[in-house]
Amino acid sequence: MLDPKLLRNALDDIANKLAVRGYELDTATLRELEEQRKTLQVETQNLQSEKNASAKLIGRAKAAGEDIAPLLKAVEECGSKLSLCEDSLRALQTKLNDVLMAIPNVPHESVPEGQTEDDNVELRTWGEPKEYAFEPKDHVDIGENVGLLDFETAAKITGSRFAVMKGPMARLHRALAQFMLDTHTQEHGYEEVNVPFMVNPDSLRGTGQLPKFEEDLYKLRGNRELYLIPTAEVPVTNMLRDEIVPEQELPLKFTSHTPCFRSEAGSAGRDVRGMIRQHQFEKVELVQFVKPEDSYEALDGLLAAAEAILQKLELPYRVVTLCGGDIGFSAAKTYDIEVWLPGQQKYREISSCSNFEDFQARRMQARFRPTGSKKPELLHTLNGSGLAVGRTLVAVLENYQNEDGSISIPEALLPYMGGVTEISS
RNA sequence: GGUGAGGUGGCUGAGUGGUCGAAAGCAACGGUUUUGAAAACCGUCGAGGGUUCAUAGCCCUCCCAGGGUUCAAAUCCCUGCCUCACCGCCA
Repeated sequence: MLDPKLLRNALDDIANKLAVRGYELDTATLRELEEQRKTLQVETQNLQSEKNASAKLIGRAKAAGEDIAPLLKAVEECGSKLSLCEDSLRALQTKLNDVLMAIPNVPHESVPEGQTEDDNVELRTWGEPKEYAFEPKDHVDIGENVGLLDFETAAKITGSRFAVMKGPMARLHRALAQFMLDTHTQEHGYEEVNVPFMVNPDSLRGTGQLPKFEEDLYKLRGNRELYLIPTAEVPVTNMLRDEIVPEQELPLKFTSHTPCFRSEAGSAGRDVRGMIRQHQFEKVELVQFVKPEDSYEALDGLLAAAEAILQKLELPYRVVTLCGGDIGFSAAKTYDIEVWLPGQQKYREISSCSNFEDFQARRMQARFRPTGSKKPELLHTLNGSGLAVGRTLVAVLENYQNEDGSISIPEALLPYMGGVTEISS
């Protein structure tokens, strides 16, 4: 959520900044609602004040043994007027809040202009796509060839966009997640957390998935109103919802390995082949809570931590800065990491690292207390994939395939593979 | 699932329906003292919002959440959520 004060005092400025992401702010409606709110709120508060004064008067009169009947009569009218005012104020505030919650974050000034992913800006590349003496296969062919990646069985037991992994393939998948967690906790200073995979609506509102993107989520049946998490970002970031942390505890850096569940509504027909786009996948997530002035440095650090995984796995990749039109609803700035997939002869997204500034923190009321007795301030939140495990598996399969159909194990994963050095049929 | 107890400020913890936004303690912050620190002493010290140039004043809201009773609710009533204890069941 944007700062309501900014929307009152600098509405046109905000509207211009939001235009960078192709969002048209309805300034006329906002101005009008705000105007109404102001009058109504002042009136309501005056009536409340009046009511409080009368109640006190009655209390004193009663204590003094006076007749309170005339006082009671006088207060009656004020009371009914007040409850009318309160009702319409509440309705108006709900309406205003709904509008505010639906406005996306303002992009950072360094975010390039542009409408689609074609306008994203390549920041750097790392590693060289390997030359193959043969036609490189894609991960589906590689996996099915060794008989360890099975989409048909998954379709039978669940449906499309699910996979079954077997034997060393399942182990490789697990090894990747372990390797990522170990690297982030031991080398990058992140604390591992294990969190619920189901969350309540407040948490989803906090990180920005609700109210606008409910159709992307799996909602559970039952009397509790819970959703499956679309990313660990939701439970991990919400750990600090309604909290005030002392400044000296910052930054807080967490990493978490969770499954992610996404309905993929709206992406029907896209990436239907293979493991690239599944309804259920695993991800090792990085989350940071930092002081506002540190958040862009923190974003660089978070990005570097994600990149380190690919470097250790010796997988070629590139980093792109998302343009205004391509960044997510809650983000102020986002870098995507795209890994080279020889089977597709393309770079494909494997991580997305974002700074949300205080957008999520305001929704969550996640704050810190600056040293000294100053007021609590909103934190800045960041997160990024470090990395998407399923897509990393895809990248390993395609980049480490051999002509005979076998797959070599990247050196960094050997300690996790229990002696397996190669996967073959 | 059953029974009982409870949810109050950063934390612990008092609170008879009417100057209670709330005692006390801890923590924090400012100061005195000290070569410095500790201790001691004095003082400050919840959050959100409105109005405003104002982080000045004034005002409003908030004692888990949502309803209700009342002129007046942290305090009484109902519902929900959560926590703790014991019992049952269970990975």
